[in-house]
Amino acid sequence: MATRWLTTQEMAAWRAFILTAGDVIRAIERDLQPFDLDFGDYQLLVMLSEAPDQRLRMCDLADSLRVTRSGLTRRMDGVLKKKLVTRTQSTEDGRVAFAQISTKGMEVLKTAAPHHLESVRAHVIDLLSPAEIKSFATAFSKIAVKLSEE
Amino acid sequence: MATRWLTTQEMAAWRAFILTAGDVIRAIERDLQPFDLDFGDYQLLVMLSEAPDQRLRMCDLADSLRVTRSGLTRRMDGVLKKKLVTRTQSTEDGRVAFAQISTKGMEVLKTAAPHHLESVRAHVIDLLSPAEIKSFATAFSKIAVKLSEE
DNA sequence: CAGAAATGGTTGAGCGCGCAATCATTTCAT
DNA sequence: ATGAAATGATTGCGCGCTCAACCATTTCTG
Repeated sequence: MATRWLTTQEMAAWRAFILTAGDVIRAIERDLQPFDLDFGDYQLLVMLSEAPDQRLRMCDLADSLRVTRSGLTRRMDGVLKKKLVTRTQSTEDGRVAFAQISTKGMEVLKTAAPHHLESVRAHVIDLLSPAEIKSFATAFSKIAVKLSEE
Repeated sequence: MATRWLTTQEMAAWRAFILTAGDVIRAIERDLQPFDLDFGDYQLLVMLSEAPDQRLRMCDLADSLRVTRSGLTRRMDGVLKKKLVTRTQSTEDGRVAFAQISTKGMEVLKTAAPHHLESVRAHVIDLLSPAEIKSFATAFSKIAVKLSEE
């Protein structure tokens, strides 16, 4: 099998991605620090805040956060201790537990969100042209579709 | 301060990025598993293989791998145990240690590289048009430049 | 040249996560 | 209806990483 090397342009794109993607997340996370949230906490709160009844089954939440069930159990420990979420057992199905965002969680999220969005703008969105943003979105969508097919 | 919310398009781009970026890395990493390398190991070997004399100072290597000096010390423990790299003290500056890729390390890298590149193609590059790749590269370059200014 | 500051590297503690094992509950098959 | 399989969640263990503290060495400063 002849190796299909990457062209200069392709390699530039790939390397820029792998080097910078982590840097961006770290920068965004640093800006969340004043609110005593890390990126995982913030994502968790967003997911719950947008869910019906502001709650989700643990397994569904785990999937959308891209962590294992066990990973979510431990992350929940943290946000539970901060009283940002509550944990309730389902009455219909004895196996499932719900994670629900608390009043305090909603308040923290509402406080943090504007700063977080400003941070996302400053580090990413405002640096790109509309065309680049569109291209950015479609590129990752294509990648996501492919991954979901496997 | 009025919050500058993200537009639908901007939000789509941002969310696609944060959800998919991790998925891609995990998929790539899974494809490296047969070679007993994780993504960090592979990156480390690539950096060393491209360096003059196939070696770098620990601190420079840490910077380019986006880990702390302490993180690199521990990662080196792993690749040292696998005999993929060697560790030598500088004669000119008693503080610095060099990480150098070994013959075995070069062999492992040469074996893994074609499969890894094929994996990168399959999950990312081959899914995008040349224009999207170019846009991808410039977008992350802009982001990287901004980050480096801070 | 001597003391202070900077630089390079390692170590201990702690954290977040995945994996494998485990347990409880529900659903399926016959 | 009952045993088997599937599903949901948690726990123990290990790994990789950061942070803070630390030591060694070099460089700067007066």
